Amino acid sequence: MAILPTAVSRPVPSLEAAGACAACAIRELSVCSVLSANELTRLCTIISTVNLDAGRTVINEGEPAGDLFNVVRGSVKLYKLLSDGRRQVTGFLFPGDFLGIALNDTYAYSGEAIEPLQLCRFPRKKLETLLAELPRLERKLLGTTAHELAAAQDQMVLLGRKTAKERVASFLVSLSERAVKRRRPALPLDVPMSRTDIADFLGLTTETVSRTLTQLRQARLIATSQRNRIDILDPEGLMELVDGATDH
Amino acid sequence: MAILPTAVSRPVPSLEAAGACAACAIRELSVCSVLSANELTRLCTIISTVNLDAGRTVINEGEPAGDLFNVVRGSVKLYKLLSDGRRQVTGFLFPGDFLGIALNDTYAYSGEAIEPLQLCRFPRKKLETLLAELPRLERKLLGTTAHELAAAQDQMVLLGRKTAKERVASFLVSLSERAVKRRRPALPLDVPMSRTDIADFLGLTTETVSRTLTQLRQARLIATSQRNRIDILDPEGLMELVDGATDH
DNA sequence: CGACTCGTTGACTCTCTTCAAGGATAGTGG
DNA sequence: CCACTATCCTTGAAGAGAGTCAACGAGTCG
Repeated sequence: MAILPTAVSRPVPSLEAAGACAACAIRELSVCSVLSANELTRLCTIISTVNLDAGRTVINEGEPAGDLFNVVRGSVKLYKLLSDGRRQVTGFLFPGDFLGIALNDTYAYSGEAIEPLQLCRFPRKKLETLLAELPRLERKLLGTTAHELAAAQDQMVLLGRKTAKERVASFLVSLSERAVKRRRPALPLDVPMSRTDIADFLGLTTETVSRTLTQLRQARLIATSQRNRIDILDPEGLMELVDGATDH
Repeated sequence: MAILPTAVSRPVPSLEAAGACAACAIRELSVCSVLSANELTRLCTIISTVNLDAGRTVINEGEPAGDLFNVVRGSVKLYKLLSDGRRQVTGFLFPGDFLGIALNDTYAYSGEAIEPLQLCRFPRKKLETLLAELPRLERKLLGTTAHELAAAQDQMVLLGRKTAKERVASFLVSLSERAVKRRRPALPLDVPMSRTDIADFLGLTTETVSRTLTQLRQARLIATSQRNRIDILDPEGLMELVDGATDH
């Protein structure tokens, strides 16, 4: 955690006391993990659940930032557009990830469901009020934001200085690490996003992504058994392509 | 500001009461701007001033994050390295900017003085303690971090999707905007960093940066009167290159 | 003055893009 | 169950934008 890396002590929550939030499958992965049972109960009063089909927009760059969200199920791509349509995907979100922190009153980027999506919605005004009374949550948000910033800086290194092969390898390793953090099976790796999304995330074209995956397959580093699944056959070999200095 | 865009009310500081911090020339530009006179006095007890020559290292990626800093005078480049020496500059800091927020106990990137540098140093442990008692400061740090994150996302768009000409134009416009925010003369634009630094920031080579500046000069968009100075002759023309609507 | 660094320019190379086509996959409706 | 279609993915050939290698000029410092 950012300025305060020391662990934030959290009272053990008694599940019965916290309503729907107590049963939340991704609570321990989310910002809510720092809350006590009592605090969780309070937070629980302002939230609502949202379900979206794949391809639906969650938030839109430039529009008023009325809500913030926790991803409960599914995945989201975040992106920014240039006026001529060029797109840069700035990140992917998975269950437990937080969405919607805005600098001013408008969203700074767009978000779209990749798979069928379940979200936990926090009305911003209500969350702001509550935040003043939940310093642990505010501190956790600072940590989350600092974490996102660090990830963004790693991505700058990737976009500014890495080759296509290094970018694709970095992407696969990073997906794999996130799957582990979410306690999901790391193999076969779940790759819900399209080649276009991956290309727009890595600053490449779909063709280059496809060709590079073929290269990695021919080098026996990966295998593609089924659609949206990639097997990492040689994690160390892939890691070597990621190149040193970036830590995860 | 991030979750709480509404202005944070701040008692008018009485300059006499706050010691050295009260006379700080960049206080209003920095995170300290949210503090009352009393709070400023408290913060003042833990800080010290550091002076560094150009080229000296402020922080080093991977080393224990013992201190945080405010830039008082001069400028800093932040960067990350790949193991083979490739470098990505992730940002430049100017007076008022804050430096050193770390995810864990080590710095996530390196920082080096571009010009002779004056810093205000906060020992991290002491700042952490104080932070618990200064919620306004903590909230301000969240805002600062969210702002850096937004800048990082803009940079991702630049690195992933913009042409060399658009990158250089974006860089100049961004420098100009920051000069205005710091109440400094926007013309001629002060460009303290080397071509190598600019190239490593924009994901290009020094040669490409140089050639692109020549292009912009030949197009009468800019003029280079003296070293480390660039005149923007046609702000609108430059602006048009930033978002990629009409280029080439 | 000479050595050094930094910035500019030129010629050539190369990685990735662009343009084009074909193949795989999933969903739809008869 | 199988065409029919749309979309996604893959592969090939050609092209372009930026990189590499190299040389030179300008300013700086001992």
